[in-house]
Amino acid sequence: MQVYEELVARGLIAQVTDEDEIREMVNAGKATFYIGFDCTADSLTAGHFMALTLMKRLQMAGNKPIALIGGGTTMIGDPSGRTDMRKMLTREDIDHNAACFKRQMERFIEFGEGKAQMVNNADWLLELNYVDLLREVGACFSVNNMLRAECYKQRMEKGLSFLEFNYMIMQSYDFYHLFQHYDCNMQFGGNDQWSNMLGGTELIRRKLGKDAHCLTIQLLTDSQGNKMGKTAGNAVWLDPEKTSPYDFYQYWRNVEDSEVLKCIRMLTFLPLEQIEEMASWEGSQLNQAKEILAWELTNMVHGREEADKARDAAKALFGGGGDKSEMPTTELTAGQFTDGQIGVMDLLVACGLAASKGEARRLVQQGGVSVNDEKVPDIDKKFACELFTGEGVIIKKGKKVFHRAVMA
RNA sequence: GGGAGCGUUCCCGAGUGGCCAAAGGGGGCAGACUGUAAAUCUGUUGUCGACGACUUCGGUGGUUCGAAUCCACCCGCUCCCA
Repeated sequence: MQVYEELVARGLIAQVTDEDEIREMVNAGKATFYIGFDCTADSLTAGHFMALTLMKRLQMAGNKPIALIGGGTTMIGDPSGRTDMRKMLTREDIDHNAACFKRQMERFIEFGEGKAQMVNNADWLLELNYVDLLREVGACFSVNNMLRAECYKQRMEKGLSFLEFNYMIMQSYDFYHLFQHYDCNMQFGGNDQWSNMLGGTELIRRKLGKDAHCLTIQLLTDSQGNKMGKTAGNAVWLDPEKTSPYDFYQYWRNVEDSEVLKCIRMLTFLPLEQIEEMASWEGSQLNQAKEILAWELTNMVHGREEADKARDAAKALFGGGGDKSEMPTTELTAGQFTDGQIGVMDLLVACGLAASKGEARRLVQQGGVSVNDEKVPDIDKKFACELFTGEGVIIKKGKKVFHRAVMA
C-alpha cells in the first residue's frame, strides 16, 4: 500500500485540492510540503503531534517536509474557529515559544541536509513593508471572498478586527514565499486551516500562474464532536514538565471506547493489518487496545523508558500492588507542619490536589480522599510527620488521581 | 461623525436598590453503578480561622443607611446611518 492510500485508510485526510495530482506526487516521493505551527504556547500539544506524525509518514515515503514555525504569523493571531481574539503575545514570548517548539520537533523529525527543513516565517514576514505588500499581493485578495470564508464565520457575529482579518494574507504569503524560494508546492495542515491554505494556492495561481496544492487532515474529535487533546480546557502538552509522561499516558488510556480504534489508526504507526485485528474487540477487551494506544504514543513522545514506567505505574496503581516511584510527588518541608502534624486540607492544597481549602474540604466531605488506602473520614484528620519519611504516603483523590507526599 | 444597545462568577445566560455569593444550563469535581469507557442518577462548584466574615458583576468616581442594579466620566464590543 502506498502512502496516500495509507493516509486514506487511516482516516487522516479531510480535504484536498486535487486528489489525483497529490496522490501521484506524494506516492512518488516527489513532494516538498510544509506544515505551519503558530507558537502560541511554550510547548507543542497533542494536536500538533498529529501533524508531526503526518510529516513523518510522508518523509518516510521520500517526500521533503518543511516545518514552518510561525514567529511572524503568531504576531497576528489566527482567528479561525475562535469566538474571541487571542491574547496578544510579545515578541519575546513568541521567540521563546518558537525555541521550545524547535527543540520538541527535533526529537521527532529528522532535520538536516537532504532531510526535513525548519524555517521561521518571522524571517520574511517581519521585513515586509505595508504599502509594498498591499501592492504586491493585496490586489490578489477579494475581500468579498474572504468574508465568506468558513474560518471567519464565527467571528462575523462577535466581531473580527482588521489585525486578525489579515492572518489569511500572512499565511498565504508564507506559501507564496516557500513556493518561490524552497520549491514547496504543497501545504498540509489541520482541517480548520482549509480557508487559509486555499488563500495561498490562490495567491500563487494569480501571481505566478502556477498550481500549488493543499491537503488537510481530519481533526481528532470525540463522540461529542469536541476537539480531543484537552482535559478540562487544558491542552495535553508534549513537554513532560507541563504534562507528565504518566498523565500523558493516562489521557490516552482513558479515551472513550468508541474512539480507541480511530485514535490508533490516526496517531500510531502500527501496521493497518494489526489494527484491523483489534477492530473485533469489544467491551472490556478494548482496555487492551487503550493500553496499546497509550503506550505507543507515550513511547513516541517521551521514549520507551518513560512509556514503560507510565504503563507499569498505571498497572500497579489500578491493579493493586504499588510501584510508588513514578507517581507525581510533592516534597513537604518541616515548616508545613505544626506540632509535628499536618491537616488533610493543608496536605491536599500543598500537593496541588485541591486549589483551595474549600475545595479540599468538599473533597474530604464527599468521601473522595484516601491516604495510604484508607478513606479520610473527616476534615479534622491530621497526619504525623513521621509518616512522610522514607517512601512517604500515597494520597488518592477520586478514582484516578494518585499523588505521593514525602518529607524533603 | 450621528443613533441604538451590550459588558455578570470557568463558559453561556438570568437578575434593573435590600430577600444576591447572585436563577437556569453547560463544563469541572466528588459519590453510586462500572471495565481506569460510555450512558444514567445524586451531591457539589468565590475565599477564609466557615450557623459568621471577607472579596466579586468592564474601570474610576458619585448618590444612598444600603448598589450587579441609580448618576457621571472612561474603556471595550455589537448593530443601524455616514
